[in-house]
Amino acid sequence: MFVGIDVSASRGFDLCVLDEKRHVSLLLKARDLDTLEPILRQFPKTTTFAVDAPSVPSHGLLAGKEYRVAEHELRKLGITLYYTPRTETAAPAWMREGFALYRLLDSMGFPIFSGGEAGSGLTIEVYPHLSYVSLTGTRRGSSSKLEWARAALRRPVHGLPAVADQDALDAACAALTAWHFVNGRWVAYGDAGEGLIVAPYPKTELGHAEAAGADQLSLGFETTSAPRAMRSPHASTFADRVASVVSQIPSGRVATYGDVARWAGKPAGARAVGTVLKTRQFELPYHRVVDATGRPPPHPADAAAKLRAEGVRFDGSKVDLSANRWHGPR
DNA sequence: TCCGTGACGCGAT
DNA sequence: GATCGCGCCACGG
Repeated sequence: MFVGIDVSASRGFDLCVLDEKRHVSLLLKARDLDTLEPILRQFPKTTTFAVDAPSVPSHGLLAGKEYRVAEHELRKLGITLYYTPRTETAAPAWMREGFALYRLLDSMGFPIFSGGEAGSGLTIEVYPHLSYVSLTGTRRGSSSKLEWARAALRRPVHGLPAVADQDALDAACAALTAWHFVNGRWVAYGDAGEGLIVAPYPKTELGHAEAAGADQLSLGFETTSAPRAMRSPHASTFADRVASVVSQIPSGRVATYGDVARWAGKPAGARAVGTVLKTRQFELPYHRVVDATGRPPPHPADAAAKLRAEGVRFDGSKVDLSANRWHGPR
């Protein structure tokens, strides 16, 4: 059996089970890990799990970089993805949930795959966006992500409900990647000691690369051979993730530019957060983003007054960070 | 492209 | 504390 699990920031876990013939035999959502655990315990020892979340914090193997080798390799291939920090405490809430899930699976006898012999009874880390690219051999193009994912799974996965949402599709994609892994049709990116990201081997007969030619991609191990850069025009951008994070800061709480940068996946991008907030005109509670010393932002002009009205405590002209700091997206 | 800019963070002074 | 220098990274000319 092949179990894919999608870990989402705010929507809990999505789980999809595929049988040997890649037919969906179970598709469900679980609010939290406590809800998920009894379900996980029912799977036989030969089950293979695939989790859409980083398996371990970065080991800092890249000089001057925080994130992992796997993430670096994929970015060189034009695949944008999250940045995993060096420590678990610096990670956003959804990543911490993911780490806890890997630990739980390990304690149940499904250790993380870290190179060597592929096979059942393991847990692999996957990244559905990468798997979709591998499966189709194309970048997303102009269709929505939902349509792109649905199209990529149509042939290889049987019995997927038409109403399946993005999280469910990603869980199914993860399970399908586990199937590829066990059946010898896979590649892995990253450093074996620091966490490998597994994807279906590109251009298999399951892939059915529809759009041959211009959009054809080469995704292999040869990351030094400078493969053609591929940029998805509608991928989740840093600016979008910043907007998402800032929109979630509750009234009466504040976050620093650095906090927002971390939770948007770029721990060193604090300054860029300022650039984004200045440049892009989102409907956002800008006044709740303060600098690392607690100084309210220059815009809106009445930021401090707004914060006081929300009950935020001040120490002189600066926010008392220890009393009012928000601790990240659920 | 490349390069200057800035609603940042951090360690040094 | 305040300020400075430097690294960081998205934007825009």
